[in-house]
Amino acid sequence: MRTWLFKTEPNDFSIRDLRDAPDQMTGWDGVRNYQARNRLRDEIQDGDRVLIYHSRGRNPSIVGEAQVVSGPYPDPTQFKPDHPGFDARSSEDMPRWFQVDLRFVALYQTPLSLADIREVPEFADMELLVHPRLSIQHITDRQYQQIIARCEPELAARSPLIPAFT
DNA sequence: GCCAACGTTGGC
DNA sequence: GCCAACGTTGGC
Repeated sequence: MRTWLFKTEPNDFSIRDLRDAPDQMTGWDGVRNYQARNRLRDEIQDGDRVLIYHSRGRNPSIVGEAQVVSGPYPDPTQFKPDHPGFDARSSEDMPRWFQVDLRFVALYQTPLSLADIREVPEFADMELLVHPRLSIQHITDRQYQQIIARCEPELAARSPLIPAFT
């Protein structure tokens, strides 16, 4: 299982929206960037862990956790002419944009802000700092451990290797 | 394939 | 809301 970080603008869709959604699940639609698309389509697997990052807020932060609960499939909004995600170059047999389904796992006790991330030397090579525009980012196991140690200290103390919500 | 113009992102 | 950085488009 790998860990990813998905960015979202909380005004548009927040982790609380995911928590409150039917079955606490949502299709992660709207990704319109090729590098992010390739990861959704080719790398991300059912069961992978996803950290939710709120961008553009008062205090941009990693705020919680979700789980991938599907394989990749075509983003249906690309086919809807009235939808902002519509893409006339896509067709049902040649879809251009893909998504996965996420299920809510947890709101972190202590969100980890971008400002804090910048101050930790071990986070210097995080994609969030190196490629800040990429909306689907990979998180290494080591980075995850350090994130969870800050966001969920009790959980991390209980299971120091790869802490997991169960 | 270059690159200027344009659109979008996202921290501040 | 500003604006710098980045990604995409499309004429040539």
